[in-house]
Amino acid sequence: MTEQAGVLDVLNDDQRRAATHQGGPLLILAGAGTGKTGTLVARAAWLREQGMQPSRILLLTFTRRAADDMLARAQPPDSSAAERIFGGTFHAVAHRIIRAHAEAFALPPEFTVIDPADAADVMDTLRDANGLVGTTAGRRTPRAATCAEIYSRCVSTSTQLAEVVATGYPWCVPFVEQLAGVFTGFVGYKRRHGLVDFDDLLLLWRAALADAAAGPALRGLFDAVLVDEYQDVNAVQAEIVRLLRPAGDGLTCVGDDAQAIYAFRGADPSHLRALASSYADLSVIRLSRNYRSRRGVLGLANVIRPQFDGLELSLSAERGEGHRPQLVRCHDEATQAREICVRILADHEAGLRFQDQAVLVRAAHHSDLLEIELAARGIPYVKYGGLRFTEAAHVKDFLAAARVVANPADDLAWFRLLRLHEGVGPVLARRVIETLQIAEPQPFARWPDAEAMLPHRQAAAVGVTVQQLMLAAEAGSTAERATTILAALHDPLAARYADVAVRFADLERLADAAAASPSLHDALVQLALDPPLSASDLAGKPRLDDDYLIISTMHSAKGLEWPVVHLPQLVDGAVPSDMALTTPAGLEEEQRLFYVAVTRARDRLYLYAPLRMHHHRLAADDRHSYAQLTRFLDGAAQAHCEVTQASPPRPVLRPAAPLAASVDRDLASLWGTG
DNA sequence: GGTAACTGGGTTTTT
DNA sequence: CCCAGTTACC
Repeated sequence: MTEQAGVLDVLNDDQRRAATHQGGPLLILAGAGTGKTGTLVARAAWLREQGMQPSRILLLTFTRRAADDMLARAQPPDSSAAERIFGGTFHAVAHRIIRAHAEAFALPPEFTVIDPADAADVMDTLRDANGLVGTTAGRRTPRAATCAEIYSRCVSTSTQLAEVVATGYPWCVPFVEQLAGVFTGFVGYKRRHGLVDFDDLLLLWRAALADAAAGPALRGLFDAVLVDEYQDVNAVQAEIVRLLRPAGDGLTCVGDDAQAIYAFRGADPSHLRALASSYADLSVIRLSRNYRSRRGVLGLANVIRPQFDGLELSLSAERGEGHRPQLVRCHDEATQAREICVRILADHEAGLRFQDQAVLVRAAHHSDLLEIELAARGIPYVKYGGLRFTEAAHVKDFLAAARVVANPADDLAWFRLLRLHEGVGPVLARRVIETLQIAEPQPFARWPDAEAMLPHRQAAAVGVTVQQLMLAAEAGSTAERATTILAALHDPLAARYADVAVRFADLERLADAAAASPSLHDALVQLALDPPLSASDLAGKPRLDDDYLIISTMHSAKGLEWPVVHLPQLVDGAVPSDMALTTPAGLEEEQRLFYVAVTRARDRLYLYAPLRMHHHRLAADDRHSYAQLTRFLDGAAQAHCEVTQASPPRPVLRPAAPLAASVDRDLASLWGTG
C-alpha cells in the first residue's frame, strides 16, 4: 500500500486529479513530455487500491513496447492471472479474445494471422482475374501493395471504396470496379482458408461486442478500460471502445490530438475530439507541465502545435531555460551531412554518449547520404524504422516454412516455400500445391504424386525440403521444430543468396526466439503482430558498452526522447513530404509530425534546411497550401531559432571564360575541325 | 511451356 | 530497393 501511495506522491496536481478521477468518462489531454505514462500507471494503481480486481482492468495501447512498459510498472512481475491487468495492443487483445472463442467466430482453433505483406500477396493472385493487368489502357494499374492499402483504408475508416479512391488515390479512379472485384475475392479467400488479417482482428472483436448475446458477456469482463494514445484510433477501434463502455463509466482515454500522425493507417484525431459529444459527462484534464524539454525547445514547439477549439493546450517548461533551437541553412545535402557529423562529434567530445543523440528523418531514405558520412568518420549508428526484419527475403522464407509446418493448408506459405527452389516458378509451384491437395488432411502424404510430376532436378531439391519439414511437423518441442525447419532451408537458401552465412545467423536467432514460445503457432502470431525491427532486437538488449547514434523515422520516434535531436531535410517535398499533400488533411498531419519530432529533444535541437534539389510535380492548389505551411514553419523558425548559414563544401569557382567550351575547342583542333 | 536473368522506372510513414 | 516487362535459355 505504501508503494502505491508512492506512485501518487510523485505526481503533480493535474496528474493526481487524473489518476484519482471518480465517476464518469475521463479524457486526459496530455501534451508531449507531460508524464502521461506515469499518470496512466498511477491511475491503474489507484483503481486497484479502490478494490478493483486487476484482471478486470483492460489496458489498450498501440505498440507492444508501450503495453509491456506500462504493465511492468503497474503490477508485480510474478503476479497470478487474477492479479494481472489485462493489457496489450488492440490487435493482440483482439487476438486473445478471438483465439479463446475461435469456434464462435467460425475459425479453426489454429487460424493464421496474416500480415499486410501476406495480404498483398493474396491480392496479387487476384489481380489478373479482375482485370488489373500490368498496364491497362496506357495507365499503370495499382500494385498489389497499393490494393492492400486501399482495402485497409476502406475498412479501418468505414468508408466507401469510391470515396477512399477519389480522395486518397485519385490515380486509381479508373480501376474502382476492378478493385471491388479483387476485394470481394480477397475476403472470400481469407474465409475459405481460415486466414485473419490485422483489420479482421478488430472487425471480429467489434462484431462480437455488438452482438446481442455475445456483447454483454464480453463487456462484462472489464470494469475499467484505459486507452493510451487515443488520437491514433481508427473508426473500428473507436467503436470497440464505445461498445466496451457504452455509458462511459470506467473509461479513461489518454491522448493528444496534436500528435496524431497515423492517418495513413486509418487513424483520425476527430475520434478523440468526438469524445465530448459521445459522452455528455466527459471530464477533460489537461497535462501541460512539460518535464522533458528546455524552454528554448518548447518555444518553437508551442508555435508549431496546432490548436483545436475546446482542446487548446500550451506546454510550460519545468526544466529551465536552455538553448534556443539552431536552424542551420545548408548549401546542399552533402553540406548538411557534414554539419550534422561535426555537431555530433563536438558533443561526443564534450562527454555526451552517441546514444544521447538522435537524427530523426521523415522517410527512411533521407539519411542515405548521412549514413555514408557517418561511416566515413567512424561514427557507429543504429537505424530504426524503414525496412523491418521480417520483411527481409530470407526471414520471409523461414516464416513460410514454419507456417507450412504449423498449418499445412496455408497455400500462401507453400507457394513461397516451393518457389525458393531453383527451377520452380509460379506455374510449377501452383501444380505442386494442387497435387498435394493441401486443404485436405495429411498433404505431406501425397508428396510422391507431386514428386512424380516435377522434372528430376526440381523433384530432388524440393523432396529434401519436404522430407525435413515432415520431420519438423512430427517433432516434439517447439525448439526441435524450429531447428529442423532451419535445417530444411539450408540448401535452398545457400543456392539462392550470396551471403548465406549472415542470413543464416539471423535465422538462428529467429529460431531461438521462436523456441521460447509454447507452440509454433504462438510464435508465428507473435512475430506477425509485433515484428522485430532487427535481428539484434530478437537477441535482447545490446551490450551496455556499445555506444551508437540513433537514426530513426519521426514516426518510430514517437514517445521517445533524447538530450540532443537533429532534424535534417527540412525542405519542401521532404518535410513536409510531397507524398502527403494530396489532401488538405495530409498537410495538417505533416505539421503534427513536425511537432512530434521537435518535442523529442530534451536539451538541444538542431534543424537543417538544405536547398531543395528536385521536386515532384504538384497541382497548383496543392502547391499553394504547401507554400503556406513552408512559410509558416519558416516564420516560426526565424522567431524561435538561432539561424546560421553553413558554408558550401568548397569555394565556388567563377571562371573568367567558359571552361567546357575551351576544352571542346582544344579537342576540335586535334582533328582539325576547329 | 516455363524459368531465370536483365533492364528501366518509381520509391512515406506502420499496428 | 521492388516490380513489370522483355529476352534468352532449358
